[in-house]
Amino acid sequence: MNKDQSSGSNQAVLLDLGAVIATVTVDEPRVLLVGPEELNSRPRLPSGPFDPDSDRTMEEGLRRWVTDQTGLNLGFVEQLYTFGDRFRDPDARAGGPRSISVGYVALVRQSAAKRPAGSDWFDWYRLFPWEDWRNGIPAMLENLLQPKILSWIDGGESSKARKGRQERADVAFGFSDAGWDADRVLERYELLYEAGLVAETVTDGRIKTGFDQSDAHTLTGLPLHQDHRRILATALGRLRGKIRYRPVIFEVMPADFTLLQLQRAVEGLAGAPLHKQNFRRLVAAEGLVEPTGQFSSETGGRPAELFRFRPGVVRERPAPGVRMPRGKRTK
Amino acid sequence: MNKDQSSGSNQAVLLDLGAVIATVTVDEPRVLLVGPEELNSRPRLPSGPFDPDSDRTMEEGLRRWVTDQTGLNLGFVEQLYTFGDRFRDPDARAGGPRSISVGYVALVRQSAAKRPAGSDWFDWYRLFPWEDWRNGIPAMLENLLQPKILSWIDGGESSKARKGRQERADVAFGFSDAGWDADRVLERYELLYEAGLVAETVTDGRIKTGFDQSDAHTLTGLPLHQDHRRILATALGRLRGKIRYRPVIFEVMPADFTLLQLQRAVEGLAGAPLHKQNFRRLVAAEGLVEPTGQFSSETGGRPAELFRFRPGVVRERPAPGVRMPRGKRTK
DNA sequence: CAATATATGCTCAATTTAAGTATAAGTATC
DNA sequence: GATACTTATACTTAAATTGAGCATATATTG
Repeated sequence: MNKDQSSGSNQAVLLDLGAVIATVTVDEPRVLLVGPEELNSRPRLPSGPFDPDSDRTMEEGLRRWVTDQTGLNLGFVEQLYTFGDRFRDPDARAGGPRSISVGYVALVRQSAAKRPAGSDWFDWYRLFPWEDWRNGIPAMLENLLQPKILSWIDGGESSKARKGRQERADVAFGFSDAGWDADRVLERYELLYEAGLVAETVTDGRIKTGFDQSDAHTLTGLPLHQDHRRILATALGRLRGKIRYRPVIFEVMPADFTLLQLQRAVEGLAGAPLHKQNFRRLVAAEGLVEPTGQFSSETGGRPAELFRFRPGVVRERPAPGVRMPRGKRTK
Repeated sequence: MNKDQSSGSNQAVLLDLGAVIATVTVDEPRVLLVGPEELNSRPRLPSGPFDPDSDRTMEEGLRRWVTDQTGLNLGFVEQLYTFGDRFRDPDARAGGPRSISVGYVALVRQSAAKRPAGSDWFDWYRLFPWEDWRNGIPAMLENLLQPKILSWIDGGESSKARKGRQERADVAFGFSDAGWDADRVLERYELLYEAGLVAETVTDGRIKTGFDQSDAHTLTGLPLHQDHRRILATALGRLRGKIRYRPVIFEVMPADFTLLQLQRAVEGLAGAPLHKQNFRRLVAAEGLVEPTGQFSSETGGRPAELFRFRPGVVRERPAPGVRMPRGKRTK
């Protein structure tokens, strides 16, 4: 067995740091993308170099270039995944050093979310229309995607292959008893990719299945550069899981907020509707927030009390977060 | 903002793939380490090169060298974290390309867990004695560690620093109301590292606080090469979280097993005791297992029925795993 | 003032969880 | 082969949590 560092066969690779920078503004979850510079090019995730000489850690490096380039001040930052598949970049498959990207998710406060030059905030569900269940099952999922997924299943070569596809689709899209699991964002995107139902599939030169490239955007969301939508899917799944047991949602909230604002932010990321009275009971019982004594009358009805995050909760609860029902097929 | 690939300032780094290969044999969770070759050297995680030319994906690369070098056939494999801090390798801090390690966790079945040449299976809790709560709070935590942590808190420079340390310790070690959260393995290790309470601290040339290096092993567990114990802490935390909502525990079980064997495996990884009757009710109710009709009489008492994993559960439950009480300070 | 909007307090049944009691079916010991 | 001991498994019960809805409070709008 090798001694790791002494193994001589390591090859140098190029490493960059990619950032999924997310926030929630007025009910809508958003993500920062570098707008397409030319016609025919696609939006991409912001990314920067990792400079081993000046950056002590990768996270520091990330924070440095994000601040330099966007002026944003990142709050919560978490490493997501390291992407190194050969087919990440369809145009540069052969030769040259492999490009590896260490992906991070970061959250910024909605108030701080100005618009850096060259980039823009995109609604998350413009990229993943099938993930937005806040008003019940998305029409595009029921009418467009589901039939296409079914015919993808039927298109399996052998009966065994079809069974495998069926099971994957059942789990990912909750066609079976398990119902919709909001966290399985990546599984769903990967299935759509393999089924040829997102525009990226065709670009990557894979077999094209049951999909008309021409109006891809309107059908299955905005395609991004290379594998960036895949990275975003990873990030969304991670965030959705995380709000359930860590108080990360407060990273996107202003200092004071009403409970409905908080609920809308959670619903935005979770992609699911929540029962209002229970939600308020829950955040109160969990001790996540405390009243400020101030009231906001911008709500249109009875003024809502303003609350603030109560940091002490992390010392009181083992896993403080917003409990919500999992996998309920509300419809 | 940069176009990622076109940014010219990326520097080449050396990338290797590290593997935390875990299993559970007869109640004890174990991890595969490459034994110390020389006196004074420490056990290390197995790792191998990433060869961009022959490996399509990093996971494939990992599986390849693990099979080549150990003969083990990995089941569950999941990317863990990418470690790239400058101080990973205390002996090579200046100059030369940065060494980056993409860490993976893998599980192998206990039956397949033979002992590859040059490496050996180590009890997980030999490395993390404070993590084993299966018989209540570990004596070493209560008698040795806790007092030292308290004096580390008191040793803070300012009152603000002390308060910060207090809070960190409260959360990580459950001194406050929240109680012990089995998942926070990394937070605990990092605190011990910073407090100078593990042998690695001294090696890394940091300030040594309240710790006698000479008998480090017996006091705070077996130290490993470089930051490898830190990587293991990350892995253990991840596995503990994962068994709760994904049926990964079956990756270490033989095809047929008794419910007590299953319980022991879960307890081993979780580091916590479970209520026997509730455990069986739970795995049954969740549909995780099905009876084989066979019985085992090796149990010493009434023969236990053998069960097997029921894969169908993933289609029926949104998050099939072993539910267990979180953060109960059993004592 | 009526209509309407949001905020917030409270109830209630269903479900889940935690913990314990009781019983079954073997092995070991004398 | 009676007795003690071990493990397996079924069942009971109280407490806590969850899901859903009803009722009331306090604002704005016309």
